[in-house]
Amino acid sequence: MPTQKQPTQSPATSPVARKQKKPPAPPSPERRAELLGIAAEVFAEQGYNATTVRKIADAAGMLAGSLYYHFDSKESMLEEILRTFLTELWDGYDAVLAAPLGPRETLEALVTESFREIDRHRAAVAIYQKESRHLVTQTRFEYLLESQRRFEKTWLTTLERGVSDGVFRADLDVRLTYRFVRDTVWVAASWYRPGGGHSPEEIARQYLSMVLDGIAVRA
Amino acid sequence: MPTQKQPTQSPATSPVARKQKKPPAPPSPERRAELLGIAAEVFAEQGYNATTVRKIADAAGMLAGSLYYHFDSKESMLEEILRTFLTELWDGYDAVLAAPLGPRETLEALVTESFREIDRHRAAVAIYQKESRHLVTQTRFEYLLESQRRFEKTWLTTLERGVSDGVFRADLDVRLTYRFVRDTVWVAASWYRPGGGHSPEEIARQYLSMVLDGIAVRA
Amino acid sequence: MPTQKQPTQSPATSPVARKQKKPPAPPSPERRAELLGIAAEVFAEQGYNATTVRKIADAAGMLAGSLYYHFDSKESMLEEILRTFLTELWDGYDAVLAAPLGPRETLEALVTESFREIDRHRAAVAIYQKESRHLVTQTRFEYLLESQRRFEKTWLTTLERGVSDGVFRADLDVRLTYRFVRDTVWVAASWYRPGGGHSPEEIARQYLSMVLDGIAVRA
Amino acid sequence: MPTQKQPTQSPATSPVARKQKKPPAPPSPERRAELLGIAAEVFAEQGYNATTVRKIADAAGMLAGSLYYHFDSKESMLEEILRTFLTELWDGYDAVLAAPLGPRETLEALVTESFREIDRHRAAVAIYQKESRHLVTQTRFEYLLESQRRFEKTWLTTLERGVSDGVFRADLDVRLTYRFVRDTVWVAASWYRPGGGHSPEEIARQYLSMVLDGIAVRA
DNA sequence: CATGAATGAGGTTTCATTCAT
DNA sequence: AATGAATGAAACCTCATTCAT
Repeated sequence: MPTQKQPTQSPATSPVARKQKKPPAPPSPERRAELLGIAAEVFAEQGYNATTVRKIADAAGMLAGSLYYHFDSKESMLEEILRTFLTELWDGYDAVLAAPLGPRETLEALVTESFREIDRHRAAVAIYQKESRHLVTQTRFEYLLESQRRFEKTWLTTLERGVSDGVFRADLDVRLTYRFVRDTVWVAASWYRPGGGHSPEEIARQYLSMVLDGIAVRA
Repeated sequence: MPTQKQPTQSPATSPVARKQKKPPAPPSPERRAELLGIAAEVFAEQGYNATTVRKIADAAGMLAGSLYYHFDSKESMLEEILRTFLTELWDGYDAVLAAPLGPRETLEALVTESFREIDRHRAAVAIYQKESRHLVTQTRFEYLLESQRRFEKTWLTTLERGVSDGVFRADLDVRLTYRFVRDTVWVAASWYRPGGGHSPEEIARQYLSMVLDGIAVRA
Repeated sequence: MPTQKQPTQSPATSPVARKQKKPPAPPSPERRAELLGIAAEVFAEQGYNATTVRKIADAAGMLAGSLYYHFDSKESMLEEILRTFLTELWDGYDAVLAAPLGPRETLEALVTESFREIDRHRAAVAIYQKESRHLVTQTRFEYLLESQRRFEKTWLTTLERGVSDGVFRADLDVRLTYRFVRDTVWVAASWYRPGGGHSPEEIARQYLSMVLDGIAVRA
Repeated sequence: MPTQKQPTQSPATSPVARKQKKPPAPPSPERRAELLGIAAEVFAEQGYNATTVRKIADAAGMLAGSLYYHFDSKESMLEEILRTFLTELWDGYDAVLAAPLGPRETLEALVTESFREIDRHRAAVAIYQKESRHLVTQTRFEYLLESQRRFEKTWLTTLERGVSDGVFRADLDVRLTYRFVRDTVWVAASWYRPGGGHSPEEIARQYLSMVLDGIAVRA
C-alpha cells in the first residue's frame, strides 16, 4: 500500500495534474544551497557533533523541524557539504594535472588551487579537517577514503617526479614531505578568513616560497 | 571453597602470572593518571563530543558511573588532560627559552621539544588541535587562551629576532611564517605514532630541514 | 479510514462531550500553565525531590523528554510554580494592605485572603511549605527570602499596631504570636481539599474565631 | 539457619574463641545513636530524599560506605529515627493520659509534653512533619499510620470531653479545632532551636494562652 | 571499624527526528 | 514551507549499596 499511490486512486476526479501532495514541491535547490552554506558555517565553528540541528535552524531563522523539509537528516547535510567540496576540488586538481607541467610547476599549481578552494569552501575544508578521520569509518563516507588515496597518490607522484628530475631535494623522506606540504596547506583553513588582507594567490605564493626555499637565509 | 584461600593454594603452581594481580590499594593519583590516559586515547580517536563516558569506561574495563568516583565530569577529565599537557609543554619550552641561544638554535630547540611533547602526549596534542578552538569560549578553559597567547608571543619574538639577526629571510610575512611553522609542527600529532620508525628527534631534524632550507634543490 | 473524518462523522451523534476535545493549536502559555498545574499536584503529593520528571510526564500523558519542549528543567518548573503563586499572593495582600483598615480587620482580611490563596494554589502552598526552607539557600530562589521577609514585616507590623491600639493582648510575645498565626494558617494547605465541605471564607471565619478568642469558654 | 552459627562449624580447629569474623563486633549502640543523631540533623535540614548518605557520612567524618557497618540502609536509619521518637512520645503521652486530669488540664499537659518532645527530638519531629505523608504509603512505615490514628483519637476525645464538660467552646468544629491545635504545636519544630531563649515549658505556656484564650483582648 | 573502589539502577537532560496542521 | 508539539533513544550523572582489604 504505497503512500504515493494514494493520489492515483482518484485521478479521474481531478483531471488536471495538480501539484503532488506529499512532496508538495521539490525543495528549491537554491534554498538548499543557502541552508547548506549556513550549516557548513556552524559545523565548522562548533564541530559536527557539537552542532545541534537547532543551532543550524536558529542560524537560518527557522525551527529545527523545518530543516527536514529540505534534508533527510543532519548527516546528509554533512555529506552533501563534503561531497560538493570534494567534487569541486577535484575539478580544479584535474585541470591542473591535465596540463603539461613540470613537477615544480605542478606543485605550485596544486598549492595555488588548494588555497583557492579554501577561499571558496573554507567551512567545508575546516569540517573536512576536523571530522574526516572518524567519518571514513562509516560506509556512507567511504568516498572520503577514495579521495584521500587519490590525493596522496597525486602528491606523492608529483614529489617523486620532482626528485627524479632533480628539482626537489633527494635527501628528504618523501612521505614526510608529503604530509608536511599537505598539512601546511590545508590547516590554513582553520585561520583563513576570506576577504582578509591576502588573496588566495598571495598566500599561495608566500607558502610556496617557504616550502620551496625555506625560511633560513641562504648561506 | 573460600575465595580468600585461592592465593594460598597455588601461588607457585601457576607459573603464568595471570593478568598481573593489581596492587592491593592503588593510590588514587596513579589510578587517575591511568584513567586519564585511557580517556585521552578515546578523545583523540573519536573526538571529545563523540566520545561517550561509556566508551571511556569500556576501555577502562569498568562501568560508566564508576568513572565518577575519580572525576567530577567528562569535562573535568578533558580539562585535566589538557592542563597536564600544557603544564609539561611549558616546562620544556621554558627550559629552552632560559638557555642563551641564538634565534635559529632557539627555533630548532623549540621544534625538537615540540616533537618530544607530541611523543609523550600524542593524544592530548591531538585533542588540543581538534577541540581548543571552541573550548576557549568557555570560562573553564580560558587558560588555553593564555597559553595560546604566550605561545604566539614566544614564536613571534624568536622569528623577529632571527630576522633582525639576519638568519631568517626578511621578505616573509612573520605572522604567516609563524602559522606555517606552528601548524607544520603540531599537525604531526594527527598521524604520529610513538614507537613507529622515527624518533621525535629524527622527525624534528627532517622538519627543520624542510622549514629552514625548503624542499627545492638550491639553485 | 482517515483519522480526520472522525470529528465530522459524529459531532452531533455523541451527546456526551467526551473529554473536551483539545483546541487544535493550544497556544504555548496555556499549555505551560496546564502542565505546571499537573506538575504542582505531583510535587505537592510526593515532594519535589521524590518526584521524577517521568511521573510528571505520566500525569500529563506524555514522555519525560517532551516536557523539555516547554520547560528548561525540573527546577524551572518548580520556580515558575512558586513565583506565580507568590506574585498572586502579594497582589491579594497588597490590596488588603492598601485599604484603610484597623489592625484587627487587617488581620482578618489577611487570614481570609490567605485561605483564598490556599484554595486557588493549594499545591503551590503545600510545596512552598515543604521545600522553601532548603530552597532559599540557592541563588535562584532568593526571591523566596525577600517574600518571607516582607511577609514577616507585614504581619509583625499588623500585630504591633493591634497591641498599640489595645485590640490585641499585650502580654504575648509578638514574634511567637506571629509564628503561631502564620503556621496555623498555612499548614492548612496540607489537609485542605478545595471543593470539600468548607469554603475558604468559612474556614477563615472558624480559624479567626479560634485565634482571636481562643478555644476555651470564657470565664 | 542462623548466621551466627557459622563459626560453630570449625570450632575444634580454633580452641580459643576469637572474635567472630562475620559481624566482627556488634556495632556499639552508642555509636549507632550518635550516628542517628547526626543523620537526623541532616535529614531535617535537607529533607530525606535530598540527603545523600555521603552527606551523612561527611557530617560524621567517615566515608559513605562505612555507614553500612552500622546500618542496613538509608531507609532503616530513617525508620529508627522516627520509631525512637514515636516510642518516647507515646511514653510521655501515656503518662499524661494515665493521670486523672480534666480535659483542660489534659490538653495543657499534652501540649507541654509535646513541646518537651520537640525539645528533645527536634530533628525527628521536623522529619516527621515533612516526610510522614508519603512514608505512610510504604508497608515499612505503617506504624506511622497507627500512631497518627491513635494521636487523632486521643486529641479528639480530649476535645470532645472538654466540650461536654463545658470547658471548651461548643460552637467550634471539633475536627478543625483538632487540626488547629495539632498544627499549631508541631510546626514549632520547624523554627524551634533548643537552647534558645525559651524553655519548652515557657513556649507551651504561651501557646496554651493563645490557643485557650485567643489573641484578642477580651471585650 | 573504616577505606577505597566499584556496581547498577535510575534520574535529568539533550537531541535528531516525525508529523499533523 | 514552515510551525508547534511530541517521540524515543541515548547521553551524562547521581547515589544507595557492596565488598575486599
